[in-house]
Amino acid sequence: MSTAIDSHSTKDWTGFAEQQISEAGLRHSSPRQKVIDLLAGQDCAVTALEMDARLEGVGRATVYRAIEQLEGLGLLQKVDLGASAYGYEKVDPSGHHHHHIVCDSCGLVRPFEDESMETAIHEVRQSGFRIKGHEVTLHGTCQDCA
Amino acid sequence: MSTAIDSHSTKDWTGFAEQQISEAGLRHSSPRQKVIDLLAGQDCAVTALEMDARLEGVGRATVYRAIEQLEGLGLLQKVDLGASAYGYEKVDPSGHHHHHIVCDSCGLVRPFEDESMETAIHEVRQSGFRIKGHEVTLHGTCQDCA
DNA sequence: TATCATAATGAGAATCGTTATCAGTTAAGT
DNA sequence: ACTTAACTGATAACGATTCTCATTATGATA
Ligand SMILES: [Mn+2]
Ligand SMILES: [Mn+2]
Ligand SMILES: [Zn+2]
Ligand SMILES: [Zn+2]
Repeated sequence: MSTAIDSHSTKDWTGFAEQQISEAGLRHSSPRQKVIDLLAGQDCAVTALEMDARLEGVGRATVYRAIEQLEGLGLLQKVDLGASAYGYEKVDPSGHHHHHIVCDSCGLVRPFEDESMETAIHEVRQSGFRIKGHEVTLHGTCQDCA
Repeated sequence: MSTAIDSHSTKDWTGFAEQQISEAGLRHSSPRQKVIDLLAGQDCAVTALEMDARLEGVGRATVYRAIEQLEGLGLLQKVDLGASAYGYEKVDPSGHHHHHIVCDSCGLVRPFEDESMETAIHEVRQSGFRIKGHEVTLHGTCQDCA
């Protein structure tokens, strides 16, 4: 079942991304498409350098540029995993998302979801601020490191 | 009143930090003490390079080393403010803490607290993980940027 | 107080992730 | 086909962090 959901959501995101790219006046290009395809097939955060390494024939600058553009269009989310580099993961147009729990001892990252936590966060108000999103990271120790 | 609370908590943290440093088998030194004092007088995150700039006669390497040690002793917390460098802020031994809301357009950072959000987060369970802490960042637009 | 082991230091080199340059290429509207 | 501007990869530049190393300072011990 996870397969069906993933491939569905992946297809949606890819199409949505291509559409947004086009509407933003950007052109279609093979290198950037490769970046999009890589991100579409990933369910959690990937590093810019990881993308560069995996994408044969795509310049590093192009990877960073694509990330910048996709992030600017709200299609990509930057996540801090405590490591030396940021990770990037696609933002589902449906608004559905997850957060991360990381093992401070080995660096293992695992995505998680919690409905009542989401509710509590959505109820937070801050005067003088229009809240548009949030980021949560749980820290702890994984089974292997315990 | 904010003054009284701050100076009290600041004093507590400084003393606690010095004690922990000592118990860890580390020696007392003037440069590291300056780092501790700077952090004690700060209620929200400061950058390593900011500390270095403000501390006359303290080498940059020493600042980074002090941060590493204090963080290792659980006296300091690294926070991601979306900028190019991490910020560091003292961790109150009482467990009392705050989180941050940042304006994605101008970078303004404001600390906030929310009790029911804290409760919801503390109720989160993840199998195979012993959760020891959490980090929350709210994103949005501040009044000036709206 | 003199000795000693070693923690701690600052200057600077090295590394890492990211951003800026730039000359050449390519997509797409006319 | 022509034209314009987006797009590209190689590579230089950059800021933040870590590493190296020769020297100094701390604090326990004799
Ligand atoms: Mn959420
Ligand atoms: Mn909290
Ligand atoms: Zn994720
Ligand atoms: Zn803060």
